[in-house]
Amino acid sequence: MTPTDRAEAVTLESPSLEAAREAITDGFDRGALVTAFGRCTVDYDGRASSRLEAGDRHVMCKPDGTTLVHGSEGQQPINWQPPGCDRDVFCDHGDAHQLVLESVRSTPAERLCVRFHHVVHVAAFSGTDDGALTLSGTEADLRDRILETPDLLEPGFRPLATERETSAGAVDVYGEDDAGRPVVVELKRRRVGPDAVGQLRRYVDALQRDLHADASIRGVLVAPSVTDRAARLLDDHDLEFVSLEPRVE
Amino acid sequence: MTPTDRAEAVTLESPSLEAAREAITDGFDRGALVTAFGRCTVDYDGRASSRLEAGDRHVMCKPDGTTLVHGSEGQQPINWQPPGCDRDVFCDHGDAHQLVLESVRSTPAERLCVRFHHVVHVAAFSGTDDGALTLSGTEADLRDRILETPDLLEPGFRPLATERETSAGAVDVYGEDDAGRPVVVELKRRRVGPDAVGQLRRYVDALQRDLHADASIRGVLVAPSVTDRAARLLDDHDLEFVSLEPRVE
DNA sequence: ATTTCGATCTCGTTT
DNA sequence: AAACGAGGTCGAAAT
Repeated sequence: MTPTDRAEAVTLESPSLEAAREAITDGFDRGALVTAFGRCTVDYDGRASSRLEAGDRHVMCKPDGTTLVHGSEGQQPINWQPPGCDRDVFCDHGDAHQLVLESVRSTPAERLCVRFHHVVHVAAFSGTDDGALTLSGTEADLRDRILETPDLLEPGFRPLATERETSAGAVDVYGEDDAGRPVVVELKRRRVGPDAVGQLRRYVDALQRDLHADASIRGVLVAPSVTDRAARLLDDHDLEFVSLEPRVE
Repeated sequence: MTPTDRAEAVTLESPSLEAAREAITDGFDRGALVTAFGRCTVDYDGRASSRLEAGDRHVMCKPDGTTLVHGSEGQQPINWQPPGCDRDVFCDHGDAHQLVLESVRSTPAERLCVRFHHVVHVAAFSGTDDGALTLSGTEADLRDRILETPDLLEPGFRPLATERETSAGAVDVYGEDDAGRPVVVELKRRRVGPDAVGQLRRYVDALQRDLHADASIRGVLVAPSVTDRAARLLDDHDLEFVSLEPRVE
């Protein structure tokens, strides 16, 4: 949205396709967040291909190049185009008169085409948004808890590094236990399944080889809880689990 | 959106907070998709916690209980609440007059609270959407390609089952090679990283134990391509790779 | 530009 | 209700 002294909305009710085209183009030029509601079909081709048959939908075009096509259900858009895409808006004066909103990008080559048969509403929103988002309860918070109070993992644990690189990728927390044995810690902010165990296993394997250590390396999964299958996998591979929440209860 | 004979939009420009409250409530009652644009703060508490300072944002409330708070950038909403949530809309006549939109659910317990200081625009959209989405280029398409032409994997490959259950989960495609050796196939629609190798490895390990077969089991990853690290992991664990696209070029 | 992994991931399917 | 994996995942950080 273009920063303006005061937030504003420019709207059109039941415009002609040509009037809608003009309003949308104007909105784009002014750096507004533009929405259109009406009957449309949507075609996508790129990483996959899709066709969406005619229906009434809400289309949002952000000034950063994002396009979102929303129906009446679900959190996710039915179709979309990511930030950074280039747009073209025009009226197709063919057999069926249509308002066409096209969005393309390269790398990867993708094209989204929304064809409005009928437009009920167009709006262009301008405003300012300096408000920052603060979020807590993330994996970073769980990591900080452990760095601050290593005993939460186990008495005597000493963290030595975060994001320690191995040939299999970066280990969340790397340290030593009471007895000086190397410990690889994999953190998850919520209940984990088999995938997290596989990840931990890769890191332990890699570090074992990287160091070709005398002492075997311990692998500890830290998460609020694990699924049955994950627990079994941990057991199979002599990995450990410590229950810990990203936030204090 | 409530099915109506014709798509429609009921809108309000720069309404009072009380008028906005009424329009939003009416829209909810009519099963409309309701949007509001204005200056607001947003608080979330549930799986994590967040606070979003004041800014002009676009809030979408779907009739299925979904709420999306969008800013001017990014494909993802800044804050959201999933389908199935219950809502409450009211005016807070406290120190600062505010229009409050609250959305809650249990399991997991989550609460989103949008507080409008100023509302620029409210709209309630009704329409019908029977249009179906058809998508191609998915993992299912890749699977179908192999089932139809098993030689694409390798000459003599015979698929025996899809989604074959093992103690580690379901294998995408299970079959036998030319020599009668069991083959576990893991499919990915796009270039894969280390995670997919870990997945294949789990399945091969599990099946090896499930069958305690005499002949060792082959694991084949089928994807358009692999990253370097993934290629190395495949090599380390004697797993194989076959390059195949989900769609014919 | 690519790789890698987290995410209030979401979503569908199955148990 | 929980578990498991796909996704046009998105987004961010590092290379």
